[in-house]
Amino acid sequence: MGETLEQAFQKLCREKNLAVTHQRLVIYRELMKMHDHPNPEQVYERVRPELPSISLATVYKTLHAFVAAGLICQVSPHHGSMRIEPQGEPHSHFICLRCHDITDIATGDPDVAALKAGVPAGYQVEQVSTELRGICGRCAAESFSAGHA
Amino acid sequence: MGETLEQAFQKLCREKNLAVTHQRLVIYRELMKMHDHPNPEQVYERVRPELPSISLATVYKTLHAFVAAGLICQVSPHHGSMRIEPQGEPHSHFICLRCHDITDIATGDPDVAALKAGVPAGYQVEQVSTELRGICGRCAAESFSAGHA
DNA sequence: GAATATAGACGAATAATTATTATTTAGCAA
DNA sequence: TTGCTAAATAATAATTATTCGTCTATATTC
Ligand SMILES: [Mn+2]
Ligand SMILES: [Mn+2]
Ligand SMILES: [Zn+2]
Ligand SMILES: [Zn+2]
Repeated sequence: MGETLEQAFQKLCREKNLAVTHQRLVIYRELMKMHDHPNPEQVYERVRPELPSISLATVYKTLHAFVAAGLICQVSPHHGSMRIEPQGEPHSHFICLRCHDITDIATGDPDVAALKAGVPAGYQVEQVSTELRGICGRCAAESFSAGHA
Repeated sequence: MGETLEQAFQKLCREKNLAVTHQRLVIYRELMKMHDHPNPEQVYERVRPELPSISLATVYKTLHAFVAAGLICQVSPHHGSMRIEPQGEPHSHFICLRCHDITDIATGDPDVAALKAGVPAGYQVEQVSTELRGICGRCAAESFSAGHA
């Protein structure tokens, strides 16, 4: 029992076919200590004291590797660029993690009252929406045919 | 009756203190025709046939003005940079539209079954989460004190 | 421990967005 | 209408976020 973080990390890497490197271990350890939603630059700053020669590009690559392996996830799956919603009617969205396409989903209204109850005092809620993420029909079809090529 | 789109747009602009310009009208008209979730570049391409000399920067500024005025909204509250979720437990997020801070919100599980029912066939749902957007406590406090300075 | 595959450092390249500035235009009042 | 002024636009430079290419270093496999 009492598995150390390092042992847990090594096990995860074996499962996901990721080489266990010192940089990856340090990044993973720092991530597990964080309870907010850092960007790559902030992760970089956190690991630099222990890895003075690490490159920001390595942090990016490592984060992507961790996301692909399911060790962490990404709160902002949009493609880096601003996306407009021209239509006013409230609805939910399906976001494709591969092609970043956004599909409208007709849903019943979420229980806004219950959600707002969990929001800290002083916060002003303006919009509430449900987001589904995964692989869209087109991308799923492509994977399928690629897998059978 | 039969208010034209142009008349509706002019009325909206009056209400929001936006000057009615030809560029803004054309952008608004194209947006209202769109049922997807375009990025600024795509809006630019759509209006160029009618406004051959428009600048991409103008499209950006106009979209921001429309968002600020509430004519349209933004699906990706422009986190600008990748944001990591190191913690695995499912929870919801409050996203501040001003400072882009992301706050965890403890909520009951959404009705995943009902949501999945609205997803087109062939789509693979991997994650479901609720997103609340608005102004966080800190930013709200700042606005308040600014308003009373 | 040596061979091979993968990862890292670093700088340069690309994409998205914003800032600057000179010019044009909308809104308003005479 | 005309002219004034503040705001908006076009063109382009600058910034910011992210990715890529190349060479070196390290991890894994045998
Ligand atoms: Mn939509
Ligand atoms: Mn979170
Ligand atoms: Zn897709
Ligand atoms: Zn805020």
